[in-house]
Amino acid sequence: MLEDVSHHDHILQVALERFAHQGIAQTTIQDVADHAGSSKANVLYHFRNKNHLVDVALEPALGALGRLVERANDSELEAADAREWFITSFVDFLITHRLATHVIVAHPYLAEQSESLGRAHQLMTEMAHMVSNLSVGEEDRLRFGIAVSGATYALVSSGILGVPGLDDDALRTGLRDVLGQMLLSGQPAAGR
Amino acid sequence: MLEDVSHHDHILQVALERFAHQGIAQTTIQDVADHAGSSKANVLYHFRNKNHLVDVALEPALGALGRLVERANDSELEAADAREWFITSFVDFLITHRLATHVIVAHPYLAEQSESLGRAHQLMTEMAHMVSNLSVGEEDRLRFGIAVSGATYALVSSGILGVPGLDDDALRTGLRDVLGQMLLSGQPAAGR
DNA sequence: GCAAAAACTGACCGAATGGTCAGGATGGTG
DNA sequence: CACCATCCTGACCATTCGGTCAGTTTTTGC
Repeated sequence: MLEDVSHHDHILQVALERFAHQGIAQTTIQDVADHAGSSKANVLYHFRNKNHLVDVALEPALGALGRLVERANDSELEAADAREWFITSFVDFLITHRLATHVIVAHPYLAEQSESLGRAHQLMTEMAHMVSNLSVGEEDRLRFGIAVSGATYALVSSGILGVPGLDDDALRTGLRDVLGQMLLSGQPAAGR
Repeated sequence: MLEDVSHHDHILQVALERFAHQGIAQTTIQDVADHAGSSKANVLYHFRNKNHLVDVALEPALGALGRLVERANDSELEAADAREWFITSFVDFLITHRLATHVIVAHPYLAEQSESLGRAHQLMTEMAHMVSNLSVGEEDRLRFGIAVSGATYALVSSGILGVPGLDDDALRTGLRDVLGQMLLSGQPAAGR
């Protein structure tokens, strides 16, 4: 495998994979170093400490999520096409930043210890709150919660609930369809 | 507060709460002991080791889940009322064993280290596989994955996605309604 | 009331792990 | 070549945490 990426970035990539695969707490710096073909001390040369490694690894996803939330705040989501835009964007985000999303979702209680995890959860909450405000009923909110967290979770941990690993394209269209049915139309009958 | 429960059971309850609240890895035996008003050595007197503590704490939930899956296997779920029974039972399970479900769902990668977590994930997978076999289409499977994992997840981590904490009854009916809409009505029953 | 069993404790140990440090390679630049 | 900055490493340290143990207190059965 040829590497035209810097060791720095390679370590980051490996770290993200390890975090997603076995959790942050279970991933030691030594483990990251081994999988990156480096030494523990070198990982700590590139990144101040383990927390910093987590932060930098999640950075791109955090940026994208932040922009998504910001834009969703701007464009009022009451219009149907705006909601459709949101769903498409959100699914795109999920698929593009699959690993990072996994890490974020799988570590709710590390939010206080990690700068980026805290920010990520804050953004997720904000997003949920924003969109769920569209529907006033408890049941609507519940449906939104189920749809979004379910999509996130089903995508991310294809293991736990046996959702088969689809390729990205099938997943993208599938998620968009299902989410659309769940969220856009009041009744499942409407639309498609 | 009066205690007519044994210290043994009290430690178990506290442990389950701590595991659900801050994760297994972040919960030290000392932490459990403190919250239970006991000593670390005493916790280890009642339970061989930390893994054993996890196992015993999850035992009731595991039993219930096992019975649920077993019965679902027996009664063929093609009939509409059987599916409705399943949804009701599943929602009941989720609410009754809220904390345990949280622990199970939040620790996908500890499944290999813990007897009970492994078994739990196996059961969840089996259940998902079983029910999702009813619908052959990829999209149907995806919908099931989203609905079930979403319900589980939204229920369990009411924090992360801002689903407001409803009382048990509202939650029960709400979940049953939403899951019903997602799973039962949308698709033609048998055949396909 | 007493002896045995059960419950409980503080002190201690070993392994794992995050993090530091002094110094060694490596590569570019004058 | 000499100098210097960047990159990298093994050895080491401090802490945390799971788990053990010898011994003390409490409960139980007679």
